[in-house]
Amino acid sequence: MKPSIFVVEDDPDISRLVRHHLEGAGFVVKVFATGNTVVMESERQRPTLFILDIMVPGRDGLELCRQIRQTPLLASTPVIFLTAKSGEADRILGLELGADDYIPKPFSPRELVARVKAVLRRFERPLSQSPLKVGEIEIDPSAMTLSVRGQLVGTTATEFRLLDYFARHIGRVFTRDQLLDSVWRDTAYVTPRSVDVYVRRIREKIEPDPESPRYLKTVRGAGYRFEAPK
Amino acid sequence: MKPSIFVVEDDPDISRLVRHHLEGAGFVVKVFATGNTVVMESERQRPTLFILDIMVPGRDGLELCRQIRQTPLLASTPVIFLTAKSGEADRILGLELGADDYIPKPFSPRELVARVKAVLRRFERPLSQSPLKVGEIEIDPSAMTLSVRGQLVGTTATEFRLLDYFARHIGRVFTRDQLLDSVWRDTAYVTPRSVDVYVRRIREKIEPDPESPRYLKTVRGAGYRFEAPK
DNA sequence: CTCAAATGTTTCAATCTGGTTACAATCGGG
DNA sequence: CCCGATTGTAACCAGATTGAAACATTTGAG
Repeated sequence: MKPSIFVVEDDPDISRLVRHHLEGAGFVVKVFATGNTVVMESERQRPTLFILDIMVPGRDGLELCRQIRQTPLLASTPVIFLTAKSGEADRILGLELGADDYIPKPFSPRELVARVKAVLRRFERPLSQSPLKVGEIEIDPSAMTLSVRGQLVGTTATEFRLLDYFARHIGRVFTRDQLLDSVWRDTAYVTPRSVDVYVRRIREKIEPDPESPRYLKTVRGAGYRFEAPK
Repeated sequence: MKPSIFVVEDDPDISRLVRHHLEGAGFVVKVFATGNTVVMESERQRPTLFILDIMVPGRDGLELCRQIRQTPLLASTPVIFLTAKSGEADRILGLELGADDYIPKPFSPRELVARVKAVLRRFERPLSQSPLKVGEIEIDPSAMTLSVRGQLVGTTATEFRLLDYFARHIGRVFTRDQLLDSVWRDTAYVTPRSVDVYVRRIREKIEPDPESPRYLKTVRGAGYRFEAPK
């Protein structure tokens, strides 16, 4: 799932610029020219991050930020300010607002993207880190390694994420769509049947006999389930 | 063990801001509104770093710094000042006080975190850091020398830091962004792909055959991992 | 037993990612 | 101030990965 960014900015030149570069970096961008409907929309759509111009008509950016912070659903969403004069920075900082960064105008596209990414990285729930052992399978996320019966086995990034997800939810059945939601980065145009292909690839790597799987079982009509063999 | 930071700052708006962002960056933060109990507490808890507002009631920040410097247990703990006027900077840094950096208000969260990290990096016992041997590679940080198969090999500063970082975290996968965060000096906006270039330069120096690396492995879709060859 | 639905398997084009090189900008010593 | 070293970027290329499609096989309801 691509991160989505809500941008509140009245100057169309700037918002166009911001949108263009953030989209180029793989984000989904939604621009609001005024602050009026932002909070309402946000509660429904839950953006990953806000970028607010300090001065926007309809509602002051600072006020908007405060409102975001006071809305339970949005309180923990990171906020980045766009500021024109550095003098304004005082106000931001003086006013406790809990913005996570600010970007002074004018800014370079690269700086914009880098800062957004940096803030998101801070907020990203870190991936599972502890190594995991199931049967004869060992998964070490921090090294991104997989051992099967003592042998190191290479995996692609997607294979690894999917296997790790399964192994951390032993015994639970997941539909293909659930797996796409939780494991795939950008689910937009992925067919559920692609999961089948990855299940096959994983089975080839972990199952002694891929034809009769002992770990990654098919649950006909539902999806797949990962089991610890007896 | 997370580094712990003692912040002496009477303005609650600012101290909240500082705490929030430093905690977000993975530090343990303790805030003091006055300088009165700081030294005593510090002798027991041994913070990794101090951040002092120049003007704090109860005890002047400068005075506090001087006291820290004269306390044997704390003398080598880095100190960063928060200053309002940039004019004060010279005095703090240059003269008697032995502060290690200052952050002029207003500051951006990013700058705050970047400076703290930079100072900590400088203080990471650069001298006592032990030489390191991995396979046929020997790294001596105190001399900044690299030997490969008994031969001294020249490196640039950045190459050396990156290699050293890898060699001290054997087996772990690092994304390009993580490497930029931990190894690069100024938190400027460097393209993640620059890491690739340095990896190549390091490989040329340490790998018998840079085409099929035995130490510095690529982890497709994730980043790089340094291994001790078997 | 039959058949439709579900899943397995293989293939392959498009896309993505990393490798590599060349080079411009910057730094630092003399 | 100049020059070589270092740093970081851009551009291009090769190869790996991804995911859809096509076809095969299995399952189980009736």
